[in-house]
Amino acid sequence: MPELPEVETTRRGVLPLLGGRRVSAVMVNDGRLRQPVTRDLETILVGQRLRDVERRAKYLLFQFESGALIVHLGMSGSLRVVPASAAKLAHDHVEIEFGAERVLRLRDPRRFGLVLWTADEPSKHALLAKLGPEPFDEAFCGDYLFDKSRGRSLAVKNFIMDGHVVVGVGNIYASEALFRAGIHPARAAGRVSRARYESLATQARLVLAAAIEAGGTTLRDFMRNDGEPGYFSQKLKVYGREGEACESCGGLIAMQVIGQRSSFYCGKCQR
DNA sequence: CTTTACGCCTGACGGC
DNA sequence: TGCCGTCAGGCGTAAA
Repeated sequence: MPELPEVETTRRGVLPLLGGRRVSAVMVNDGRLRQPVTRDLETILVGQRLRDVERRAKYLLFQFESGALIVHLGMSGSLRVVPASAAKLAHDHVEIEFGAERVLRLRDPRRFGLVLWTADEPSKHALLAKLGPEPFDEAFCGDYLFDKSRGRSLAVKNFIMDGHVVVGVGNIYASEALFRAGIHPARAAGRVSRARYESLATQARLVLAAAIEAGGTTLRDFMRNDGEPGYFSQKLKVYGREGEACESCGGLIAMQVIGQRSSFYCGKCQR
């Protein structure tokens, strides 16, 4: 599922293909996403030039001349750029054509994604206005996490997955960052030391950066019509590895459901 | 205020 | 082989 690295990889994949081009056609094949796709999207977009593609949290912001298209990939969404002649895949719900050779197609089998138009500054949109800092923002640091977590009893894993605390740390990378920082995922957020939060912030940034780096090698896949574009197999140390040996101590990796989410960790290395 | 539960949706997978 | 139940998961919202 798209986590922040996949979304950023998507941004980097589509921007050079579509940036500066004008929309020639829009097709909404199925507008029933998490929220209904903005009505009259075709009327709004056709003729407009795409100025930039930005990212805030896991939202992609397609900046046009008179506003922005906010796109979220949800659980199963993916974007690719193909010629109009390319066969449509099942669940290609929205298509934005920038000339016949470059059609942006949103595929989303589970339809948890989002396609919304805003004429205003996207950061003012209700979905984005209250989000915490980006993990690569200097505001995201050990002191920030320490101060923000005082008095909080929820598990540290749920704490760092809260978009009001920091954005873009989903279930996979929360497990990975906590393993690298040696912090048990179920530990109360308010009982993690300042120094360990410093390590957590650093490790979160490192693992996300490595995943984005890995994604860079698959950018060409955005032009393919088969398979999942722009995604990549990231070397994960604990996620999905229940029962396997911890690469650090050789102990067994455990799985525990924390806050309704599967969490993977090494009980020896993480306290 | 914090915390928890749930719904949205469909493909994959295990059990029978 | 095929049917069916369960699970996965980001994120907003309602409820406790």
